[in-house]
Amino acid sequence: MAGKREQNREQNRQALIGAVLDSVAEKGISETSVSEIIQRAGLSRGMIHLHFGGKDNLVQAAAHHSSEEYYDGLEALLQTAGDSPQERVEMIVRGDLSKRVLNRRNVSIWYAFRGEARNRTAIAEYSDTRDGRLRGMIHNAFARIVREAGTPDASGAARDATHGTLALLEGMWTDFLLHPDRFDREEAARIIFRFLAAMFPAHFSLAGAIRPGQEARAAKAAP
Amino acid sequence: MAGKREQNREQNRQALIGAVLDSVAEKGISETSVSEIIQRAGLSRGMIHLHFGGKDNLVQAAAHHSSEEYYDGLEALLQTAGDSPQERVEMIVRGDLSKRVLNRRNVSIWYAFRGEARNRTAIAEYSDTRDGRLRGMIHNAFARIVREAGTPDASGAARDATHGTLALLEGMWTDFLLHPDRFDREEAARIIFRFLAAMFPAHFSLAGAIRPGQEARAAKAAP
DNA sequence: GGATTTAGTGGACGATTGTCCATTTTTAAT
DNA sequence: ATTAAAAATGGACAATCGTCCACTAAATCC
Repeated sequence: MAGKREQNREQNRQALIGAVLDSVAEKGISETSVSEIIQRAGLSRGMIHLHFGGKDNLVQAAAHHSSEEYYDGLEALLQTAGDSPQERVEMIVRGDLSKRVLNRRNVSIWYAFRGEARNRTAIAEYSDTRDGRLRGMIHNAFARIVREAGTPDASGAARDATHGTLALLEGMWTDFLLHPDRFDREEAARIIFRFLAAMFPAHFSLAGAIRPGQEARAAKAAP
Repeated sequence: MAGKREQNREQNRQALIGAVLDSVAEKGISETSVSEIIQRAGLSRGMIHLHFGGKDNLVQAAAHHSSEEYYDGLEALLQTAGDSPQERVEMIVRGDLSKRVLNRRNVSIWYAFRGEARNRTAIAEYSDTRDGRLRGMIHNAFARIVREAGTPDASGAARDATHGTLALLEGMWTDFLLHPDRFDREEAARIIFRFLAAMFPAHFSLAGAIRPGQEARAAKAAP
């Protein structure tokens, strides 16, 4: 037991963070006021100052929480992926496009914070951290693919593949933001794998990653 | 002459719109208040209500103006492009990544509005319109490429290419938003052309569009 | 169970928000 | 030069913002 004291304390902190994220998702940052937050959390006005020292710090904590949540979800998915780098890339791509990660709530929150990131240093940092960790995971996988293939153009291809994959995922998120109803997850994944198949025909096809041992056939199969 | 009356009137309207965009670019939407706007424009408090009927309408007009400006710039570039669809695509890609279009100011403004788009219908519309017109221009070009190539899989390839190109451009903009200093326009263009070369090897290479008459050689040159 | 400590409350506060209008200034028409 | 019309001003206004603190409620300790 952590003691009812501290238990409640933490519970209320989380309630405040959750209320901020709900409000940002539904009403946007500019309409997320202290009154709005405490009403959603069902707590009293003073709690924000008590637990976070002010509204700005609370919003920052909410951005941090959202960022962590995204990465944790993605990393959990990665645990279930196979060992081969192409399988890991596929898992990241499909995970980033999955309902659990790419949904109206998350997209609203993410773009709302992004819009303010340029002027709020602290928030920009979390936005950057999330992207940085994702970039690291993807780059590792491509670096392994390039290394195992033994081609000389090592660093360039892996970097381009990382850059392109991230850009495509970003673009798909924007697509979802603007048209959540007509967004097609399968189509989005197919387009990304088309790009990857072009760069690593022995490792990817239009359908996704090629498991080790299928290289020869798959390289031809790609149209 | 439009009469000094109306001339001043229009001049002040533009000053207000410009002040909003400057403020949004520098301070963000949440800090763009009426006081901030009129101070930048050097006009009196009442002007906003007089010319636009309220702050919301002014912000909306500013979003509209920014959207038009972007598209006009891109269309002007298109006038100077060659007739072949691959040259038009190259011009759009290079134009969208050019300093005139992709710079700190425009990116700040664009993402600030995007962040609020979900909750401000009118702004979302302009965001959508801009993307829609761009989508149309790109799709037209790819549709021509597919048609001229005479492959049967017509609609699918053109749609995928359009979708992928737009997503990549979007991703590059986000890249610039987060890291304006270390952004490399050439690298961004190269990655997009890598994608296009994969889809249309007879029409694109890593360096960009292939002019008509070079098809045979270029298709092999791609590594 | 009384004392002590900490969590939680909610209203007061000054600052700032956007709107609106009575007034002044400027341009155009006579 | 005088009048009519429109543009522009800037302060008054209520509403809302976020902060803070005197206070109450509740959990922990002895």
